[in-house]
This record gives sequence, structure tokens and C-alpha cells, in this order.
Amino acid sequence: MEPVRAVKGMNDVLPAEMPAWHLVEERFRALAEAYSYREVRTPVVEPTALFARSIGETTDIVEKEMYSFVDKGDEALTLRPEGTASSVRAYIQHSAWAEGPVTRWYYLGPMYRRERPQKGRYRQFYQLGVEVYGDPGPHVDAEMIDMAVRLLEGLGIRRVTVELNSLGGPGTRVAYRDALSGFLSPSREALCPDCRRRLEHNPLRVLDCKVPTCRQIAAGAPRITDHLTAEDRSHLDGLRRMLDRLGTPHVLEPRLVRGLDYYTRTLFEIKEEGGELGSQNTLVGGGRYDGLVESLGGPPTAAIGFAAGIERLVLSLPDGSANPIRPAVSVVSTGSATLDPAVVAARDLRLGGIATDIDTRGSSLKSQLRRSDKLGARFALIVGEDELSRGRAALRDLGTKEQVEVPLSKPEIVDAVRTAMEKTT
RNA sequence: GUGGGUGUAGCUCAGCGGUAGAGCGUCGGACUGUGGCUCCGAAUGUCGCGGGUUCGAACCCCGUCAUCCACCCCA
Repeated sequence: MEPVRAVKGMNDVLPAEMPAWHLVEERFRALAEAYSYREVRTPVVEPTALFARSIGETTDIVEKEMYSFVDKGDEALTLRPEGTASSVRAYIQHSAWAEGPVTRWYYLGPMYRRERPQKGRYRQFYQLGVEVYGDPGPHVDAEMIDMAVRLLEGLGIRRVTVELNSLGGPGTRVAYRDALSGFLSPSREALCPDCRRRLEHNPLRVLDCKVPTCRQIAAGAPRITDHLTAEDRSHLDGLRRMLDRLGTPHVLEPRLVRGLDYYTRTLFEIKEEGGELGSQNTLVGGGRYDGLVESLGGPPTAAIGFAAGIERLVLSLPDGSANPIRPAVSVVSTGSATLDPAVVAARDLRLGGIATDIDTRGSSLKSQLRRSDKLGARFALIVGEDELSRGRAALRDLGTKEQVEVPLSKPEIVDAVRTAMEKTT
């Protein structure tokens, strides 16, 4: 019988890796809440149109990476490929602007993209992210980028660089695009096949090409920064000033483009240099999307957000960041007569707030103690016949081998373990 | 979608034409109520799958699947 396997690119996260995931998730939650963000949870499935209209019909994501299906022959649905579209949909659907002029949300959860899996890139992957609605000024941009950097810093992820660019407003973007394709078209034949295709639907990408000929041609191309309006420019300047003030180093990267159509003005990515990640080394990506809420049927609303890949953060964590979970006590029985009271004692300890393991199979004493040791328990509570006859049990410190007798009755046992724990720590 | 690497015990891998191995892990034991170290012992393999070459294939050839990495793109 062929065993069933998980779907390609969709991985199990086993208990051994969980402490690292929890570390990332808990740090993010605490930080986001400290920054006054509140969690929002949206469905994993949305109408396909939501993504087509927000991310853009001609983007890679919408064109070839979405898990889309028709539900019972009517509704066209899609597994969300990113978090912003759903968040905006919820913001509009619940008239969140009515609660106040500025809304700060954070989220955490799985996203789905049908790409070829490789290191740091999976078909089901987890993102954490934040969105701010209702603040058009550059200070939030800076605050948000700085927060992302602090998150990485707090996780011990060093050697990151913040890349920054501005796409200008919607008008600027179109104008620049036209100017760029106007510049590149005469050299069309000299470009690599990929770039010829890029020229059609995403000329900005040509600037990123690694082929030497393309680079040469691109070198003389107009720069987006020359096409920014005075307002766009002052927004960018304001953002950079504030970042400096916050002490967050960053580099201007005029060729930075991102794969989603909804971005306006501020665009940023945070990458890790020379870490565990291979070529998929973007940890955080984000930007401003001032027109999206309105285009999806809400009121005109300025907005900005970022997302980070949790797998990538976990991969980048320094060794030894997360410790395995260990029980404080391991309850050990010495024979069939002591298994019953041992199970009761374990329950009492657990309800007393003490993490406790017990081998309920009633194996040999030696194997139970071996297990206690393997699990990293601090103490073994040995329920032996002799002690039991006096209503007591042996509490053994597995580090020092010191062993004392303690009462097995309910409130006393918890207190006894408590005081023993305080002695060793 | 394209290219390359790899598929042998639960894990990491050796074996590269003569009929399957190591380390780690697991389990048991070393005078029978006391763990970690050490020692002894045990269990587990359709050598990814299908076909071909050969007296004989884990090893060579073809195909196929899986997986990893890279391109593309991104978190």
C-alpha cells in the first residue's frame, strides 16, 4: 500500500521545530501589539476576483500561481496567495474606518502559491504582516519599516539590509512605465528573450535582468526617481529623514520593483546577506497602496503594509534560539501496584501548574528513568511501594541525584515540588 | 514552465557488477526499586518504481516518480 504523502511544497512542521516557530510568532505578536496593532483573521479562501482585481491581472501570481477552483459549479474561489487583499476586503466589508481615522491590523497565517518549491519557498507558506489604513504621511512608513527591522533584530537576525524605492503615485507609475518601454523598445532585438517578454507587461523588470547585454542597455534608461512629482519626492525624503532619526540604515534602490500591481510610492524589501537562506533571501517585503481600498469599493484611503515569511525567519534564526520544551517532573512507578497512585499524582501536579510527564504503560523502572532523562525532566517523582505505604514518594533531582521523601497527598505534593524547584533555580 | 543534483535501515550516509553495511536513534541486558557515561545484545531494508543489458545488477543503460537546489518570481 502506497502511503499517502503531503502535497508537493506543503510541509509538516513537526514538534521538534515548533519552539522556533512559536518564538517567531510570539515575538511578532508582542511587538505588533506594542505598536498598537490588533490581530485580524480572515478566511483562507476568497472570491477569485478579489485577487485578480487587487494584485493585478497580469502579475505572475494571478497569471500562473493561484490555487483556484470552482465551488459546486458556481463560485470562483481561490486560496489566498497573500494577506493584503483579504485584509482590505475585511476593512471595507466591516466599515472599519467608522471606528476611527487610523486602523492598525496585524495577521498571521498560511498563504498559497503554486510555484516550484525550493529553499525558503513553498506552496503553502506562512506569513506574518501588518497594515495601517488612514495615514498618508511618511512617518508611518518609517515607523513600520523600523518595526520590521526591530523584529528581525529581536530575533537575532543580523546582517540585513533595507532596500527602499518610490514608485510615485498612480500617474507617475504609468508615465514612467511608458517612458521606460519607449526607451527600451528600439533595443528590443538586443534584449534577452525573457526581457522581450518583460517589455510587454512589466518593463521595470528589465532593469533587474542579470544578462550583461540587458544590463548595458538598462544602464542608460530613465530612472523612476526622475519621474516623481514634488509630493512623491518630499514623501520619500520625509521617510528617509525619519528612518535616519530612528537609526535604521537603508539604501535607495531605484530598480526595486515588486510583483504586485497595487503599490504606490513607498516600496521596500529587507534581505539577509549570506545566511542560511539561499537565493530566496527576502525576509520582508512591503509598500504603500494608497489606491487599493478605493478600487475595491471602499472610501479613498491611504494604506501601507508589509509581510514577512515565517519559514524564512525560522531558517535565519541563530542556532540555539529556541529551546525544546521539557517537563519539570517525570512521574515514575515501580510496579503494577503503584501505577494508579502515580497517575493520580501526575494529574495533581499538572493541575498545580507543573509540567509533568508519565509513562502510563508501566514499563520497567530503568526504562522509565531513562525516559525521564531523555525528556530533560528536572525531577523524577518515584512512586515506590515502601514510600507509598506511608503515603509518600521519592522526589529525585535528576541533576544532583539528591533524593528526598515527599508526601503524595494533594496540596502537599505540589508545594513540595515547588520548593524543590526553587532550590535548584 | 526550464536546468542540474540526489534517491540504500527511523535519521545521516558508505558500498559502484558477485548476492546489503556503519554511525546515530530505538528496544533489551550488565545480581532482580534508581537515569545520563561505558560495555554487551536485538529488531528494522521490495537498495524509489518499471523495463533492459548480463551467468549474475544496489552498482551499467532507458523510462518514470519523488525530493533538493538553481533559473523565473517572491515571503
